[in-house]
Amino acid sequence: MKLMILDGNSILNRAYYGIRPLSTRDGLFTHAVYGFLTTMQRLRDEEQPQALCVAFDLKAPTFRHKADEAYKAQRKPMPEELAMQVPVIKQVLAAMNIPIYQLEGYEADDLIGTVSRRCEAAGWDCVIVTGDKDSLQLITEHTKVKLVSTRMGQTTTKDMTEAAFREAYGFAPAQMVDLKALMGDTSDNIPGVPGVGEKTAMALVQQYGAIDTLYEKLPEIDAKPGVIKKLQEGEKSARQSYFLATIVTDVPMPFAPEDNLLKPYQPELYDLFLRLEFKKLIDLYGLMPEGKTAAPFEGECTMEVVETAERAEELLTAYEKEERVFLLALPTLDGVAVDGAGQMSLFFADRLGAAYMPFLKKLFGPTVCKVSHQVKELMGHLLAEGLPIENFCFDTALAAYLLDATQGSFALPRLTVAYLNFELPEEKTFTDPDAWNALGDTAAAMGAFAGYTGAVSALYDVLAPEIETRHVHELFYEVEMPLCAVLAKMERSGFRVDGRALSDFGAHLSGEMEKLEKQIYEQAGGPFNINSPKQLGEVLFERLQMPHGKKTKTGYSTDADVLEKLRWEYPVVADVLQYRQYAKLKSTYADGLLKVIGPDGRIHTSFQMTVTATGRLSSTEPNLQNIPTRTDLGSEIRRMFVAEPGHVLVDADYSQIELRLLSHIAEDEAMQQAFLSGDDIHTITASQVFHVPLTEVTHRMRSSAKAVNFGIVYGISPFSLAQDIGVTQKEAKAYMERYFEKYAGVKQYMETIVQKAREQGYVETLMHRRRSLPELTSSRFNLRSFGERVALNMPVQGTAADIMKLAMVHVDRRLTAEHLQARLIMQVHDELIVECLESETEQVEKLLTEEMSGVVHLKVPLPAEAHSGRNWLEAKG
DNA sequence: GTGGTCACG
DNA sequence: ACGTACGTGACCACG
Repeated sequence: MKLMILDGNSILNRAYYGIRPLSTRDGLFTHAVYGFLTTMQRLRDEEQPQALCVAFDLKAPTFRHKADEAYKAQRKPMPEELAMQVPVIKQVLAAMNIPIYQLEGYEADDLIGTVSRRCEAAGWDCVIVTGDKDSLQLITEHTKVKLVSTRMGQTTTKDMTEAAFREAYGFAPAQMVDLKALMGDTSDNIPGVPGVGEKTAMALVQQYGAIDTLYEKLPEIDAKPGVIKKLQEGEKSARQSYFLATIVTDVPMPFAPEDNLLKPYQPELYDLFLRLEFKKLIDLYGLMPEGKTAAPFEGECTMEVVETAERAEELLTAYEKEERVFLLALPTLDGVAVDGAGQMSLFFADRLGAAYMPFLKKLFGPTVCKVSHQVKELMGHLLAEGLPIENFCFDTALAAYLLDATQGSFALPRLTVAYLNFELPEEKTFTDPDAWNALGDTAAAMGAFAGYTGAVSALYDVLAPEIETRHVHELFYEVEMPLCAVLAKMERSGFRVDGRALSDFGAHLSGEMEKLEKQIYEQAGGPFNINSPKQLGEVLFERLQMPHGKKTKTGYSTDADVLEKLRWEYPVVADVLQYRQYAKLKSTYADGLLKVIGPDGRIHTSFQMTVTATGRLSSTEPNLQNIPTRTDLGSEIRRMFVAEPGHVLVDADYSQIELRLLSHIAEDEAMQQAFLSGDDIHTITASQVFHVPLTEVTHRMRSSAKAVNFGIVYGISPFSLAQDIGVTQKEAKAYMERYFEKYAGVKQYMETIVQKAREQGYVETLMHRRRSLPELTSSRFNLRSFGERVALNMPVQGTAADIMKLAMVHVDRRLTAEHLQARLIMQVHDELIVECLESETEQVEKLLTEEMSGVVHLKVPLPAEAHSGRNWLEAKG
């Protein structure tokens, strides 16, 4: 029989520092608990013990910080975010029926020592799990220690058996105590013998074993006279240390190994995990809600599969009278579930036959007000079938995103767990096409389909009031919801691409790459994979002995920053940089884009509305928001994005929208004045920072000022600014100080916004889009600093996103109102692209700049500039 | 699946 | 002593 005992504080502590912070929606940090549970699960799988328990230090007023291994002198107090997780893990263990041992006046080590000895006495094997090497003294024939260590986020364990210990230390486990008695341990306040360190102590214990023996033979032992003297003087301390280092193995406590046999979990565990949002663990442990396995609304309403055109008509009429209905459609659009008119109704193409499409046409027309989930995606499917996309009044995914953008996933099952405390079946139960044919479980598919639709309705009840109380009504109903249709149309339109030119460009790149490859191999003294950072690092920094700069977790850094510094001294590096540029252009753009040109000769990106933490859109499959522009060669790619014959592209972008917003939000009058003057902002900044007249600002000065302007928005440090513009850190610091003298409002803002964020726990945009910032309370410097920079940046970047989204809605409306054939086809954060007839060019340019700059009224102008051309490069102006 | 790199605003 | 700018997505190598 085998019992495993965990050092609770030690494992929790390691999980806390080893895993990136996670927190629930209501701000409870959970990563240590999560890490503890996954570690425990792994160890159980590995060891297969019949019994399991956990020991805790009872008061545990202090914790050893990771870094204390090097600086053992002080113990840091337990950070708040860890302290709050201690009661939680105990609650979880209780629900798992895993016994906890803790006793006033004893450390976990002592309890573990006692448990291991009692196990041995009962003829059991014992496995101790801890990160603390102190426990190694407990190793015997029947007790082994699994040492847990976390390196670079990866938790590894090392099995220390009696043999492994001897191998590593060269003496018996019990003599760990003798070792400690000599060398001491500052983290445990064990003095040891002053002047005797690890090396000396190891040698002495290896040779003489116990300190008793050592002191018996002291005068004639084989050691330097100095060491002997220190040992003589330190004998008292050594004896005392021996006592201190000895783990107690006879704590008076009730314990029998068989009390710790594994038992089934309590039903509460499910609720507990729900509250902690441990979805994965729920699946892993196969947990089910107590007494129920399905959504609570089931059974409250009747479900009907609509079979006739008449019945469909009847329901439609009823839907028109409803304030709103809740619906989901299968991705194929072959079926729709509607929660409305007091029941759940399912409509299928193969049941309704010819009546199905007319039904959809009415359902998705203006007379029925619809609530759904991921409305933009549904609209895409509807547009593909030529169906209307009108009167969608609420999207549950979008609403949840608006309330907390940092959630990660806004899939329905995730939201029901977070907001409603219930679990939905797997989505594929009804979205997998096989679910509906003879291969699938049709009844389960219907249940899941209805369940998901019911979830939309239940979520609406929770989310809609929140939208009001959080004051994001306008942002939601006037911006995000109308934007769904705009984006769905843009995705469907796509962007015409000259495939021929793209493929020629790719071929040209291939040729250049081959030449460079040859040259590089010659200079490197042999072929290797230039695309592998690992191999490249070895070649440059080992074989060719170049001085290496930064290091990454896995080896030498070979990024452009590092290589740029070497390029003049080592020609091969210049070739590598060139090769990298070509390789990027070829794989990501030339080849990558060719693969996704549709049969219509156009590329259809997807815009993601619920991804970024700031409110921006993102673009995927392919990403059209990162098409090259900064280099001449790269911007050739833009030449291949073209208008239809007879059409042109009109490209309009905001000028310095973020900096203008900063001046508005920070209420910095000097900066506002700069924008009101209409002169170039970077030149003005340079003139003010460098104390020279506008006319004497050099190119260099302007470009440094520009870097500061940008950096400020990101919460820059002098270090990074120095890196960026190539001056010393001291100079960079001086620039920033002068900048803050001139723009005192900005400085003030940077301080107050962080302060406010700390108090509120979040920051927000002008339209009240919010980002919560649990990072600000972290005890970790890095994480906290990150939070502070985000607090500065998000209101600026996020407000720019709000403004652009509103502008898009207005532009789209006006294009329709003015009966233009023009259509929006692309957005790149501060830039919009419209494709229109040549004859419409002027009207569209005017419309775009008017709508974009007129969408809000700030204390500074918000100009937009438009240009047109046959391709994207030309249209950029 | 993760990390390194690099494309954009 | 620490680590060093915000927000994204795609591709490649490698375990």
